[in-house]
Amino acid sequence: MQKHNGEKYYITTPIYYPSGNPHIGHCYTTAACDSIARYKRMQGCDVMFLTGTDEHGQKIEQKANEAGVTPKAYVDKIVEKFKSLWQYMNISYDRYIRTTDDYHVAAVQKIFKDLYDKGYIYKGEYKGKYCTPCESFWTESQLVDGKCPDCGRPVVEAKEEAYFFKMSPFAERIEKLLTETDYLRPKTRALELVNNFIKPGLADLCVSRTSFRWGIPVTFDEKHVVYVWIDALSNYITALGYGNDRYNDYDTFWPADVHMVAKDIMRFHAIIWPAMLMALDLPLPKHLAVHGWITFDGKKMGKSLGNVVDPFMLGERYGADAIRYHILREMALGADSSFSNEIMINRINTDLANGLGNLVSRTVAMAEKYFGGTLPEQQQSGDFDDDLIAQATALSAIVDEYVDKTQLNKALEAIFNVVARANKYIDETTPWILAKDESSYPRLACVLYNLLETIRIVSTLLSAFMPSTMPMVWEQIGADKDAVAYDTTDTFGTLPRTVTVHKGAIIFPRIDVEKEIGELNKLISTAQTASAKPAEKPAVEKKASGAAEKPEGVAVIGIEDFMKVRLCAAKILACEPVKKSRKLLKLTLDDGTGERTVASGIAQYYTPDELTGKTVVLVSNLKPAVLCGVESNGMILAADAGDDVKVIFLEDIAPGSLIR
RNA sequence: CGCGGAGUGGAGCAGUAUGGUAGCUCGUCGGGCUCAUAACCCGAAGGUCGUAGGUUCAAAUCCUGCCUCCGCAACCA
Repeated sequence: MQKHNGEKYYITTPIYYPSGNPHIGHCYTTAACDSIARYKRMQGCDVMFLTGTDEHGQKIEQKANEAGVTPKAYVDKIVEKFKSLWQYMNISYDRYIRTTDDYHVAAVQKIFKDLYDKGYIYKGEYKGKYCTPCESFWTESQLVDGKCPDCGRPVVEAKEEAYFFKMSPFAERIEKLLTETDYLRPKTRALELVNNFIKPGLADLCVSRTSFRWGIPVTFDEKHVVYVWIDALSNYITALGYGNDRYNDYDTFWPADVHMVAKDIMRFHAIIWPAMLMALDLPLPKHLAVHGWITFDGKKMGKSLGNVVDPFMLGERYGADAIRYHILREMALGADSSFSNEIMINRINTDLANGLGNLVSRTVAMAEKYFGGTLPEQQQSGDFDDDLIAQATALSAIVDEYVDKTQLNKALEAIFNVVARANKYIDETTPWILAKDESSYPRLACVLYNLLETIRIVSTLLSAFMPSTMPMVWEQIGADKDAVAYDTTDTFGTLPRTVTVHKGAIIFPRIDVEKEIGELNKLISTAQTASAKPAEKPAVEKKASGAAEKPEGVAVIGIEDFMKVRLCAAKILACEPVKKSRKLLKLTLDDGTGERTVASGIAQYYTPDELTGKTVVLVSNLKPAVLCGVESNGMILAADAGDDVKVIFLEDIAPGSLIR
């Protein structure tokens, strides 16, 4: 057992991107951090637990436009949802940072200027390519055959001035950080990072934009706003007061003990963030804990599923603590973890209802039944006691270690091993037999006392993970506040020998698996058909990837806009896969006027044979693009049918026929 | 040959740096118990550890080839 009197502990979640509502992926990261924060507080640490939202950027600007509100109003609304979810999930954050907070804005401006003055930020320009439709610049290395990697259209040779952050001076130190220290957890991906991003040479990073306005202005060059990296990452220090007067905790809490992130933003936290800190000459955080994504029934969370696994809905059905327990217990540090209704319900039933809940229930019931609720003074120890006591009192040390390693699933596993041990102890000692003979009452009392003590220890340690239900356990076993202090978890004897129990409601009710799954499935199908709601990202804060996302609301267009699109029937003459690509098929089409080549990303859904000879709908006036080395002149229409894609086929229509 | 990860009883996973009885959870089957939320406890069945070779007295574990899946990077016109 560790005791940390007043030792500082700083843990962060990423700041989430509020372009959509929070989902279970956000819950995982946040619940994990919360559990660690609570555990550390219990140990006596002075904890700072930070979470927040990253509110700038083009995507927010766009969505706000589509919704017809200001960006700030747009994010205000979503931030409220995040905050209410955290309240619902009992997240005990100490501070919530919004990158639109004025102190953060000022601090970022200061940091930017500081890096500029130090020579790490310089003004340059993209000689490179600008994709007009995407309004994005791309570096040479990002381009695919010289085209926009996002949309594949030709990019124009555009010059735009921008500020760059020099990364190369830090390459060697970062490589060492990743390969020689335990900064990165788990370390398995260090090699991948080094090979992909450091060995080829760390490219300088574009850290300003002029193509949108919703960001923090660069003070000495008002045309520019600070791009995501410096804006978002620096939240970890500005929230402590670095570069601002709002807070005064930087000296106390920096460097952070743990940044916890999902794997999609690992790269930024593993490379860019350390580089920034090195440039600022600040200490590096101690650990970066990277977890995987929550997948749903084997599929990545997203699209309509984001709604189904709505944390509020799950919490309502099973309780916030059950959800917390399930995701924390199921998720191993590095890997993805599947979230299916069945797994979750089984987990809740087996561990919480059958294991812990039933243990409390049967113990308390026996104390009431045999002793009227209050144990007698006379108690006698016996066989099996030592082993139970040994395991229970050794538990906190084990949990400490796993928490420090951010392996919460292992910590919970260890705790529930003791729960199982206690249940076994009941069978070994057979209290119901002891209760038949008055002479064995002292032994019976001791058995019950040992069980209550074990429950006390287990529930105390668990209270960091399941903060709202454990007090109900304490109530039932007659433990007062002092009895559930962390300091008492490595010894027996804290509860008074003559403790009085109070049987109460069932803490974790058992769930009827079949009935429940049926109901959930019903909800799923309702959600899938009814929901026009947008996709949620499978994990946290995905903004930097530039991945395309469906807009929240679809803009209304006039007929004149629609008529700009020229659709016609076209017959597929030939079809072949594009080597070097998993998704693309190269189609040779007869559009009525001649042949043209179109690349289409449907290789996973159709074989060339299935397509050849069919007539499809062609968008014929689309600007040509080169995809994976194939020049594509147009696109063919297909429907997203859930996970499947169905090309729209025409029958008995001559190639070239116009479609309106 | 872009980089990396993974293939272990029905399901999900550990074990693989230091070769030597293949372990855990859930599920299944049988038994026990009755204090308890049809919960708890015990036992059993079930795996030639992706595949083909190699090294070795001995390989899930080391080496080589191959197959499959996944992630990153890319291409979803």
